[in-house]
Amino acid sequence: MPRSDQSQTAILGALSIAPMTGYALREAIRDTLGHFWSESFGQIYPALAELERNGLIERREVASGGAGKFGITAAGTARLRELLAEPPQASKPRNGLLLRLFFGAQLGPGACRELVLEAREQAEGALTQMADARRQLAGDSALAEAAPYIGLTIAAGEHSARATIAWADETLAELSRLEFSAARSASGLPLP
Amino acid sequence: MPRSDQSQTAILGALSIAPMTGYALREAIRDTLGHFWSESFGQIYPALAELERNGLIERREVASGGAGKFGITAAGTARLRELLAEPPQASKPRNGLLLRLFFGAQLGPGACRELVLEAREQAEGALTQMADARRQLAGDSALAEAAPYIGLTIAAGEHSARATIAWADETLAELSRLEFSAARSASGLPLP
DNA sequence: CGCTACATGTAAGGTGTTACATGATTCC
DNA sequence: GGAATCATGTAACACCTTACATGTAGCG
Repeated sequence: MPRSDQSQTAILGALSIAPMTGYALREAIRDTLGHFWSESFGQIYPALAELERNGLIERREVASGGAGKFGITAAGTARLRELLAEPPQASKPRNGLLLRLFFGAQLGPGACRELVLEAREQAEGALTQMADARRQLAGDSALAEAAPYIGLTIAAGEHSARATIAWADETLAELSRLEFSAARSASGLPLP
Repeated sequence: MPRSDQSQTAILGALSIAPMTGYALREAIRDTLGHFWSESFGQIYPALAELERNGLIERREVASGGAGKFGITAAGTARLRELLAEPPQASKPRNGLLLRLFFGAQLGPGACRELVLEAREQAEGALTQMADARRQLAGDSALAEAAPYIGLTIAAGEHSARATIAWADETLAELSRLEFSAARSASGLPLP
């Protein structure tokens, strides 16, 4: 129920795929879960400490002297299943772009146009990142069991990005019309 | 730059459309901006107090004895334009559904299926809400100037909801295949 | 007269981010 | 030897949510 449980879910989940150092975990969450999840650095270590205290993960020292990795325990796997079974809690939306567009009359069509263009570019970037992720997924045999599920999350990202692009194109056209009619009324021509 | 500026943007923006009590503001933010924005109750009054202290809004008492409404001042309108011109800051994503699907191998296809079905239903609900919003927008003459821009945000919600539905349908099909092949391998039949 | 909705606020507690501090290892 | 990266943490602060406290207005 509490929010911090969600952090634990993400961490236990990541460690259920492979043991990792805290540092690697941070990178994995940023790079692999990044499209739909984020944990700030300052949360990971405290969360790891608590998970270890509760016996859900354990440090596995390495003979070669390098830093030890955290691995999930049997209790940790059980807890992960419990956590995953809880209903997902939607995070409160805060979309700065749409907020600005909503009050776009204050901002003018030109500035809105730029905002939308930037969002479109970001979505294009997301699309190529998704393609990369798919390629990586196909080539990583450690992920064989998880791959079909990971593919579903990549598909979600692709659908979302394509929807953003389609919306942006419509919106740019509409903004052009608004800009045009604003210019026309400013120059004193009659409205149709 | 700070996050709280975004709250002020939302509040000033709402008051730029019509003067309101704090209570009405909360409802407006929940009902009208709800698809892409949220402010918690406990933020609104402190933010209003600060905006009033800075002369960006003012209380307008009503002769009829009812509660006074907050109205935006000229300085407030100027500040709103400033705030809107700042680059939007993307909120960190935290999608509980995709987190669960990512680790879906731990959860099994059946449970995933239910999660996706629920997400699909929510998206359908969003779609009908958007239709309502469009109808309301067309009928409210106070919004005439803002209407084209508000329409853009509604379109964003529609695109997003349709993308979710399309993804969900694909995903449900894929999950059925996973379920089927899991059952087949459990019953000892050979894989193709 | 009591219920519901309107209206304004505060305080406690939880969450999340940032910047800082520290040190080991690796590579040039 | 010095720089970059890996690695682990902490502490201060900003932020948000929730629950509570309080009172008014209107209505059945």
